Amino acid sequence: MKIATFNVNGITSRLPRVLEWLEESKPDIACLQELKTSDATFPEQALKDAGYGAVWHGQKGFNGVAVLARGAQPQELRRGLPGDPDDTHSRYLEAQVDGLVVASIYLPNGNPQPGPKFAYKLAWFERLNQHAAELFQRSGPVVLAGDYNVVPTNDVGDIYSPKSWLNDALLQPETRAAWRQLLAQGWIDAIHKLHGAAPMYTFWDYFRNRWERNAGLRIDHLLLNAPAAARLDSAGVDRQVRGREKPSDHAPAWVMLE
DNA sequence: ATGCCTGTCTGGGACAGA
Repeated sequence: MKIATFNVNGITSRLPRVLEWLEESKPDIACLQELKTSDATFPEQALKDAGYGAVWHGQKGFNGVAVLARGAQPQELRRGLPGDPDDTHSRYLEAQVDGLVVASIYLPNGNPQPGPKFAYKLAWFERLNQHAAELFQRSGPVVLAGDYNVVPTNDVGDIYSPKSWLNDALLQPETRAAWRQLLAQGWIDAIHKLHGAAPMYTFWDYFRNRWERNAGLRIDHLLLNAPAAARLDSAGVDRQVRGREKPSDHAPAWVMLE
């Protein structure tokens, strides 16, 4: 079973890229982030025609997350994280597909820091960790997939060079501490587990020729609980998607479970 | 040193993204 995550940066303008990626990569489950469209304008029919059932939590203009399932209808378990009824951002959607629980996560970027956006990022992260602690205990496989907006370390496997990013919210000690606290619950960072120190970037900024220079960041992650990790077969990044016409600034990342 | 691009909503320029 192949599970993927892809920050599409606008599902409306990205739909041709998403459809061709689904056709070639054939994930059984695909978690999408940054739909940038409302619930009413989500391209449900086009995805259905491509063979995918979907649940989604849209938002006009920005944010928005979805879970797609090939030849199946995902069963929604939760939309939005618990812990803050005033949080209006569409950033979390949890669903069940064939006994597997999957969450599509779009963690706040947090820039500029310090400031209210960075405080929101850390508060949201804490809510995620609280909820993830419960999810980790489930007896069946769980995959937390998405754009975490965290560069885990300054190693070349995670970032081409930290120099120009040291003040960025993605590299801050508080951000990384929250990430380590999440992993300390027992979650396995699948890409890191199978690829170690090799560069496995998932994001390249649109400007400064960052794609052409492979000046990327590893910020899209798939975390596995113990039952899912026991089935981990392979993992990767569909880099070629980033090099196409009118691409997202992210590439899809995926895991294969036995 | 810097949103330098891109998408969205809108209707030209602001906001958000990382």
